[in-house]
Amino acid sequence: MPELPEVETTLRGLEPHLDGQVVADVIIRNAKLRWPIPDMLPALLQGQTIRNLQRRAKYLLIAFDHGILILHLGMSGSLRILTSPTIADKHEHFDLQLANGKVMRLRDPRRFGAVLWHSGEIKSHTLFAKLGPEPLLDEFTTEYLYKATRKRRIPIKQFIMDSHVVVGVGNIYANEALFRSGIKPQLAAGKLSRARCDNLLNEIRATLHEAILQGGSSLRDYVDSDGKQGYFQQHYWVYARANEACKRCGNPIKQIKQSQRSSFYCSVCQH
DNA sequence: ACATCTACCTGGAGGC
DNA sequence: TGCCTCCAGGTAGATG
Repeated sequence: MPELPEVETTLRGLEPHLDGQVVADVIIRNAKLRWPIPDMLPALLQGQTIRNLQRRAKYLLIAFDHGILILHLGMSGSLRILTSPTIADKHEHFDLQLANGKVMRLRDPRRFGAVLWHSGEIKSHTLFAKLGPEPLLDEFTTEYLYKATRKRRIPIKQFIMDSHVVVGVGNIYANEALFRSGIKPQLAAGKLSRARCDNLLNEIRATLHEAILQGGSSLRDYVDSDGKQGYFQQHYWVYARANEACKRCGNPIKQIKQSQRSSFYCSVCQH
């Protein structure tokens, strides 16, 4: 599933194909994603020039002179560039056709993703107004994390997955970063010392950075890929390893549910 | 203000 | 082979 590193990798793969290009047309085959794809999108984008691509949280932002195309990959979304006409399969819901003949195509079997339009500053969009800091930027500091955790009783795993606290930390990397910092997922956020907040912040960053590096090397080509290569698999310390031996101490990895989501941890290495 | 729950969706795995 | 059930999960919005 696309977490922040996959979105970042997708952005870097798409950018050289899209930046500065002119939109010829927009094709909406199925508007029923998380929210309906705006039906005025073709009229809004025909003839418009792509000014830049950015990522905020797990959203991809494609900027035009008069507004921003917002894309989210949800659980199962992927984007690729086609250089020749290709029949869309049943899960390929949206195309951005360029004047140079290339096409950016969105595939999203589970349709948790989104394609939206916003005219104006991205910060003024309701989805973006209350987002927390980017985990890979300097705005995400130990001091911020420490203060934010004070008096919070929510388990730390759920806390770091809250996009109002910090964006882009999904289930996989929350589990991994907590293992790497030696913090068990059930621990109340407010119980973390300043030193442990510092450690956690650094491990969130390192985990995401490493995944981006790995993604960059494993997903090098966005052009005419078969779309089946999927997202890069990594070696995980704990994620999806229930009952397997901890790679650090050998103890079996535990699996629990926290607010309907699976958490994995080592009860020896994490406390 | 905070914590928890619900809803959305479909492919894939496992059981029979 | 086919049918059924369960699970995965991002995140806004509702509810307690």
